[in-house]
Amino acid sequence: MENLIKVFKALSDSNRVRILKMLENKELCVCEISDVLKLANSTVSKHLSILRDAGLISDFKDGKWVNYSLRVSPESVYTKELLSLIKNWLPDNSVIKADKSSLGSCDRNNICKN
Amino acid sequence: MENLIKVFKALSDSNRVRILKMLENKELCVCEISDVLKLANSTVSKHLSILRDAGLISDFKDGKWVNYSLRVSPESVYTKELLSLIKNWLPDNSVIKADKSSLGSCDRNNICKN
DNA sequence: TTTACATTTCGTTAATTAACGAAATGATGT
DNA sequence: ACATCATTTCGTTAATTAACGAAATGTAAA
Repeated sequence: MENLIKVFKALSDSNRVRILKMLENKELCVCEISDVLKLANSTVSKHLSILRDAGLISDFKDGKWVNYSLRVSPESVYTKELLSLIKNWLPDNSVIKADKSSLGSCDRNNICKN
Repeated sequence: MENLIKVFKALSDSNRVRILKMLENKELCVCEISDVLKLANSTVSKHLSILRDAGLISDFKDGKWVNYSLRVSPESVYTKELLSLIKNWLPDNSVIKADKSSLGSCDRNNICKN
């Protein structure tokens, strides 16, 4: 139960849902997401840790970058089924569409200069 | 999007999930739920209004009672699909099972004397 | 029209949460 | 070793939320 609540809490913030929908396109690093959401890196990092603790995303290091992606084989039935529902939701939402198109035209090496 | 977040927020409280699981058995009034959850009536009433505003439950008057039930024909795809997922979840959870068995042996007319 | 009682609303309090900037951490390449 | 820069952690603040009791509301029966 505790686990299920943790997943729902992770999903009940619009910035975190935007992150999940962005990750449908491709894996992303913290500062790419910060750039699209217009949030401080530290804020995005916290959101990502909440999504990871809920089992919704994975992270792996690539040099100095940390790449985040949707969790491919979620261990819990909750995250597995919810991720697959969410993939079909909000297809026409204007914010989500704008986020995804922002991502199209962005080069990590230009965007991410602290 | 706003609507989806509202649904996830409604689901991200364990007392509200317990209420939804109780309602799988039968429709219930505020004080029956208060009795099982050991919460004040006003608190339960608030939880129910959050679930209703999210489109997850319906209420209808029956004399001095207000009966709450799972929403049979949810208008949004979110609530429709989520309710059907949740129905299959937590089948063996001890808290949920205890809640449901509490409900078995309770007569609204005895329990509900403010 | 009282009385009884289920429910909701209101006001308050304690706990949780999202946000930020600054400082700490970790890894790459000079 | 040092500089660079992505990321995380920390401390703080403002906003949200769950809980309660008390008061208000609404309905049914005496």
